[in-house]
Amino acid sequence: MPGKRNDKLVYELHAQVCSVLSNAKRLEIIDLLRHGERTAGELCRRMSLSKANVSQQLSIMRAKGILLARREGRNVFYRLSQPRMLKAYDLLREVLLEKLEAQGTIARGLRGGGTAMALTGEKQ
Amino acid sequence: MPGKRNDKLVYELHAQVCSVLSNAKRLEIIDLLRHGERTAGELCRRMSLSKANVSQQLSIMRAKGILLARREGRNVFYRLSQPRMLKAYDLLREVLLEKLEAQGTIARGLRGGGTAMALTGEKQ
DNA sequence: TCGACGATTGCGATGTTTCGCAACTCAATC
DNA sequence: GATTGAGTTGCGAAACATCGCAATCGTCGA
Repeated sequence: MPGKRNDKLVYELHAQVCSVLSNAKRLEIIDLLRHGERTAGELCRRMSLSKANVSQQLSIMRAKGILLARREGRNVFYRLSQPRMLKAYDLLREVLLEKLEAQGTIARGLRGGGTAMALTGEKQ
Repeated sequence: MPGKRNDKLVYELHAQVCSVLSNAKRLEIIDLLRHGERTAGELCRRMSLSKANVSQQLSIMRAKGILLARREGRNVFYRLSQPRMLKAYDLLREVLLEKLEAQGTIARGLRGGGTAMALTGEKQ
């Protein structure tokens, strides 16, 4: 039964989840948590980002229910609240890579040539 | 080989795709194109949105390579450029609905109660 | 209790997104 | 060629996101 009023709510919530995923740093965090917990500091070091910045990303993700946190001494361990979401993550990435492959973007991107952005079909 | 420089580029492109998906109207458009082409006007009518607004969303999606357009007379038909992406779309939605189910959000949302936003784990 | 370390928070500057409105293009019909 | 119907574009205001900096919290060890 399409067109239910309730649908709009679900689209809205779905969009909110996607908006968490619409940032490269947060995607990298998800990737780093793929196989289990990590502390905030560990994420900072692996991503070469400031504590503050990583902490901000983490708090956004926790607020949207994508991550769970657990304190142990001075460290805070983060983990994915729904590891099943990785399947969607990987699938989307696969589709993306397929398109890039078809367009030869990766090759160009690697050579430090154009911005490679345009090749995804983007305009600026 | 993790941590390659190239990874950052892929995270960035992945994030750009997700940013297209991070809007309820655009998600609804994708859903409406699930089974094939539709004209811009048809999308307007089904979504009860202005032409201008729908056209803006469509142009964003086309620019990012998610949609393809085809003119026929006065009408412009849109379709998904990679229907396979629906799998990722559906999977993410499934995971979302699972969480909502576990939290009883849908029931509350339907009754027009709280904003239901908080129930996704969101803060404001 | 103090210092140090891991992590979080508040704030402000800067950039990006959203959306209505009005103006416009493009193709068909009269 | 004027009109109409389908779509698109440009612009500006409001809302939102990003990120560095400095201040702060929480826990541990000396």
